[in-house]
Amino acid sequence: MTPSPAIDKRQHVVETAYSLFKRAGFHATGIDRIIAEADVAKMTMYRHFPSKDELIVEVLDYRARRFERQLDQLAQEVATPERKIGKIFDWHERWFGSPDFHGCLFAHALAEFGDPTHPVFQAVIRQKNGLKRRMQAILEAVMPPKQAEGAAAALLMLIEGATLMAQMGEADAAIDSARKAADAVIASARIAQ
Amino acid sequence: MTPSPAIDKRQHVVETAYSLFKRAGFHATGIDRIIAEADVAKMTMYRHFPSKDELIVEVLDYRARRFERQLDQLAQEVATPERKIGKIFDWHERWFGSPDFHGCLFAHALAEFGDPTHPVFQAVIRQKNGLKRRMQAILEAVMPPKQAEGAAAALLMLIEGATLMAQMGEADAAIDSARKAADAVIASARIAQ
DNA sequence: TGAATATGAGACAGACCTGTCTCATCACTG
DNA sequence: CAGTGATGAGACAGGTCTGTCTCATATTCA
Repeated sequence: MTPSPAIDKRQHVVETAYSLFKRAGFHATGIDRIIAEADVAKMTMYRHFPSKDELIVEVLDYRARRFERQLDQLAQEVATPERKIGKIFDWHERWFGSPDFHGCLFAHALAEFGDPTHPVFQAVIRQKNGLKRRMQAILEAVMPPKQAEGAAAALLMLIEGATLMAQMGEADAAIDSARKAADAVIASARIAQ
Repeated sequence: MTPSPAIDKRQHVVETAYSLFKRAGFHATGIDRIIAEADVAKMTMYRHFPSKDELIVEVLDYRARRFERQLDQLAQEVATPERKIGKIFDWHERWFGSPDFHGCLFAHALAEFGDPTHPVFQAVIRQKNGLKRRMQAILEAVMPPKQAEGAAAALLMLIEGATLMAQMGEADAAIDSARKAADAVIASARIAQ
């Protein structure tokens, strides 16, 4: 039915848009720039995505799927909840140190699309909930659901805050303090049951 | 020398721009929109601010000064470090619950101006450093500087993360978990000395 | 070969953007 | 009153934005 080149072009547009959105933001990145960088005709893009907003949602969902796949992979590699959470922090530490780290694309999307009813806003909610839910599931192995939920929320906040600090040029101090704080939070939640 | 009406107009533009930037973002808010809302001529604005970017910096610095004034006020009202930090969380709890809460303007600015050499980026750095420095100074009353710095970084991350969660509609859970995590972090840093 | 589909290239519309310029008007001060 | 500086109103330039449209050109499959 659908020829394979179509899928390739579509994905290529998504990935090109991702790297541009990441560097320059959403509003500041024009369609013309995206199609020029992707070396694709404007109509090719608009045939795959009805509007720029829907392209943005697709980019976010694509990155969220990729992130969750990596997260689930990491969780399988070690046994204890502490080490599973540690793996998540390891992942962020590598991310912060990568050459083209520009902060969290989802947080940036939230900054530019503040309307809660906007599809982009909701795509961000999905991603953050996905991360929180995964951490909560990990923690429920060693604490009651209520404590696990609170602790997962705290870990999520630490991660988001660390990502912000990392973007401000304090990557090393951020991940270090976040790790220590995460240990304290988990230990505290374990005792509180 | 300088007639008083000039200062009033200027400040009025800053405050109008603030409320628009907060709701719609920086790139999405045009000059025409700002001057229409402020009921001011375009030249009046451009006589006070050479460019939109400099207006943005002025808005951020204005809000940062206001925030730090409130912070210093709160710190004087109670005695112990724990209660001073608690006051900061109280402040954020009220903020999250205010009718036109739209997340952190500084974090949003970082999302839209990702270039570290950009004046807007640097204005954000100033504000976040100001908050962190204040919390660090508070904590140094009960722990060594090294521990205080790490704990202040963790508290800053919790606050930034909580602000993000609050914008996603989880204000109550966010402030609650952040408070518990902050207690755990401070207690842990106190023991570690 | 023929037909269907995907793509390329670019003109085009209509709106919006930042920033400049001119000229009239207002308010205050000496 | 005369003069000075701040402001209002809006035209204007030059650029960019999203999204639509047309027509020519592959590519693929029957």
